[in-house]
Amino acid sequence: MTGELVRCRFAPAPSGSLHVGNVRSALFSWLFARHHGGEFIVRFEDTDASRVTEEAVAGVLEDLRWLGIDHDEGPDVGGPHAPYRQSQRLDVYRTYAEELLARGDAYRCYCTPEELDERRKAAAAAHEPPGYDGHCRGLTEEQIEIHEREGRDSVVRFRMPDREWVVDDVVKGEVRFEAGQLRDFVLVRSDGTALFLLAVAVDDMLMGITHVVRGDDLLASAPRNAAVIEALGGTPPRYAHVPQVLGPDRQPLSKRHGSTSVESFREQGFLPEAMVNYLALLGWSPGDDREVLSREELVEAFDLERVSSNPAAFDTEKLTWLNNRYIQSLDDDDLAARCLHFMTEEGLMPDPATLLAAMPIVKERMKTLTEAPALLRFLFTDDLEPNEKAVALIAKAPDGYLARAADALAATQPWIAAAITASLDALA
RNA sequence: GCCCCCAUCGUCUAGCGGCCUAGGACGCCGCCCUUUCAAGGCGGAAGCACGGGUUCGAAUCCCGUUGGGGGCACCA
Repeated sequence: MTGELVRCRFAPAPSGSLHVGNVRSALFSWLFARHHGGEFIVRFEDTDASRVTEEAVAGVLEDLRWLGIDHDEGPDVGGPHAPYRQSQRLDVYRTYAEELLARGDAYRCYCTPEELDERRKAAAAAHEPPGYDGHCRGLTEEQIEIHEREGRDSVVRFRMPDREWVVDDVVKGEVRFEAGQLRDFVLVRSDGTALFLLAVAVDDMLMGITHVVRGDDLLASAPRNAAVIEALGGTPPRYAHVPQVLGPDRQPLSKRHGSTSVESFREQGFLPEAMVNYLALLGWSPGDDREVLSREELVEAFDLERVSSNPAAFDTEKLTWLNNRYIQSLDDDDLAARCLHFMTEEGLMPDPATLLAAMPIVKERMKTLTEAPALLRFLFTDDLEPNEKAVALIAKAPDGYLARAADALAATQPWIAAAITASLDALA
C-alpha cells in the first residue's frame, strides 16, 4: 500500500444469523484493515427489505462485538457516510441510477419475467452464454413510447461494456471474463428500489472503500461492481475473494450442518479468543509454525497475500483444542467470571470465592465452558448422583469403608494433597 | 448448457524449480508421567488426484483428464 488509507468493510445481508463463513470474511477484512492501520466499516445490505428483521441486524452487531471485531463506522456508531443501512439509502441509489440512465450507461428494459424466462431457456438450449440477451438495449424512441403507453413495467438495466474484464484479485490472481460473457443486469426494480449490484457499487465508491474482502461466491460480480463504479467515474476497490468455508463433509457450510452460527458456538462454551484464532488459521497461516496467536499477533502477521485460494473445511476438533488452550491461559478470576453464566444456566448458584478457588482443578480438563457445571456441581449442591464408575467402586469397597474414609478425612491436617493421600492410604 | 474457481497426510496448512528421504498442527495409535479424568512430555502411522510436457532437475511452471465447488434472478 502506498500510503493510502486502507478502508475495508463488512457488508452482510442481515437475513439470518451470522455463520462462521461470513465471520471469517469479516475477520480477514478486519485483520487486513487493522494490519495496515486502516478503517473498518460495517454496512448492512438490506435492499431486499422483505426478509430483514431488526433482530438479525442486532444479532450481527452483537456477534462482532463478542468477537472483538470493532468498527469505526456503522449503523450503531454512525460516521461520515451515514446511513449504513442500504434500506435507508434508496434515494441515493435512485440519483445514481438516473445519472447512469442519462449517460446512456443504463437503459429501461420492458421485458416481462415470462419473456425473459422463455428466452433464457432457448439460449441454454442453443449453448449460448446465459444472462440477459440485450433485447431492450437498442429500443427506439417509438418503441419505448409504445411500451410506456401500454403501461408496461420497466426495470433499469446496466449496459455492460462489451469487452474483456480482468479482475486482479488479491487472492485469486488475475481472473478473466471474456467479452460477451458478462451480460446486462438489473440495477433498479420495477418498483423503483435499488438492487444489490447498484447499491454495493455506489456505496463502495461513496464510502471510499479501498479493499473488498468477501466470499468467492461473489467473484463473478466483481467485474459488474467495477463496471458500475467506472461508469460513475469512480475508481473500483481492490478485490480479495476468499474461498467458502466447508463443512466436515466438504460441502459448503449451510443449515444442513446444524448450528454454525457464532451465537451457537458462544452458547456451546467457546471463547471468542479461540474462535478468532481458529478462524484466522482457516485458510491463512502466518508462514511459520505458530498455531496459537493472540489478536495482536494476528493483526501483526496478517497478510491477504497469504490467504489460501482453496476452500477449507471447518474442524470443530481443532477449535476445541484451541479453546482448551485459551481456557488454560486465562486468569482464575477471568475464567470464573466466564463460567458463572454456564453455572447459573444449570440452576447452580455458586459462591464466588469457592468458584474462584476451584478454577485450578478444572482448568486443564475443561474443553468448553459448558463443561463447568458438570465438573463443579459437587461444590454447590448436595443433590448428587454418583456416576457409573463411582457406583461400581462403592460396590466393591469393604463394609463401612465410606464412613471410615469420611472420619479419616475429617481428621486430616493439614488439608493438602499429600496428607489426604496418606489418610486414605492408611485406610486400605 | 455457458463461464469462473479449486486440487499436499482424515482435517487445517508450510512449500512459490534443487535446502523435500515433503515440515508443523488437530485428530488417531503407542510409551512416559499419574491411585481417577485431563493436562504435559516423547515416539509412530498417515499426503504431493491422474496423464502428458518444459527443465540437467518438478509438490513447485505449462497443457489435458478426472474430481469437487461457485456464478448465470426484479436474492445478496
